[in-house]
Amino acid sequence: MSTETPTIGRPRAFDEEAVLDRAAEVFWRHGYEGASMTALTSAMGINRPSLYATFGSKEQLFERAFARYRETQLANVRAALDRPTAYAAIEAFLRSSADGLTAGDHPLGCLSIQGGLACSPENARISEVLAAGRAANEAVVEERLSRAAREGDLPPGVDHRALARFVMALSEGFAVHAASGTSREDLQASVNVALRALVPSQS
Amino acid sequence: MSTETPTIGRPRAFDEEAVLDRAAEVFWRHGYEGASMTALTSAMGINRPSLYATFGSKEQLFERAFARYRETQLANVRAALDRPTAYAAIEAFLRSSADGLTAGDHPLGCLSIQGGLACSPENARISEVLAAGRAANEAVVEERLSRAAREGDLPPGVDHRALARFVMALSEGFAVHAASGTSREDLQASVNVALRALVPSQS
DNA sequence: GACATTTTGTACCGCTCGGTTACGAAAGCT
DNA sequence: AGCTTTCGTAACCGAGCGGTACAAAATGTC
Repeated sequence: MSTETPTIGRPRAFDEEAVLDRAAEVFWRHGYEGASMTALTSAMGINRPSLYATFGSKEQLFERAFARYRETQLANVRAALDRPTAYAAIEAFLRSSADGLTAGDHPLGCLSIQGGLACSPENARISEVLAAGRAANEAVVEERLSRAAREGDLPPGVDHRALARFVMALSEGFAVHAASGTSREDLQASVNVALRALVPSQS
Repeated sequence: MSTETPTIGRPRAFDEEAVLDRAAEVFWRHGYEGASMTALTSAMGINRPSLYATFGSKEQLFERAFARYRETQLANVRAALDRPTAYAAIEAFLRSSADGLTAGDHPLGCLSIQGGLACSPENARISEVLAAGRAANEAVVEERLSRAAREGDLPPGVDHRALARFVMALSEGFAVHAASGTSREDLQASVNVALRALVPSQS
């Protein structure tokens, strides 16, 4: 592959990881199909032949960029869920979601959703890759809640799988909202509402 | 416009409303940019010149199709919210969402989201139209909850705007989930979880 | 029945885009 | 100097969108 660093020949004029992040931003903003090769190469600061020589194709470029995005996203999810109680874990997850979806250092919303929920039949694989990423996140949440269920750390009568799905769905809805301009504060206010579902007794 | 029925000349071989519904399904399944003119005309059962003569452009076709979709969607939302209490209204809204998003007579998920959250710069208007439709739905929910707040029909300390946003975000997340294959039963199980946020005292 | 009007089907054009390759120049190592 | 690799420019192909020309077909009107 192109991961090893060849010591011979003309060296690369760009950092592979850095241009992947630039590519991710373009996909994030315009979606897979809405991201033109011209926009991609322009944002990445490289020419088309360099892109094809390095990444192979638009689809492979997307997968590499998305994989990188997933790394940091997954790290954030795990960090948020690393709280002593289910309530604290869910709250941290939702609050960090709301913050991340409205951060200023990258496009609004979430690449897993902006990337392309619906695609032309030729690009159906893109939707599948994105859906798999979201499902993996949900699995991580569910695992945390499964532990909470074993520890008796969930309100009585709560199905932990349904709760994980609820939390993920809410986060996805926040992503949709954030992409259309809903503010961080407004999202956090809705987190407050959502957390009531986790309180066993009244507020 | 093309809405009046001319009594002279060769009559139309297709029903305008019917082909709009077919077009909506294609946009729903593949998104605006992923829907090729060939796929559209093929599904609509008409030829390209007929499409352009009747609807003007791909964008205008989408707006007409989306407007029709919105009509029935809005009617469903209003019908669901027409319940005596805020709790019953929200429950009906979420349950009918979960059902509608997984119905068998049309694509999975929701056109407002599948249509194109992110688009190329040329098609930015599409994303805006879709976002406006979602915002209109949220406004309807908020209006219902605003009434509930005036009637003292909400749990104490709940911001009705944040609650409306919470409900809409959850419904949007359900749409994302449904489009990637989550079953109706699984969505309804998460509705059960969400409704806990509306119960003032313990379960 | 002749005529005007409108739609239909087929074909075509211009343009852009995605995907890809060719080729010579440039930059490094041995 | 020679080898290797990358860079930048340029071009090519097929497909899609947008739009149109033209003749055939179908209807109402005179």
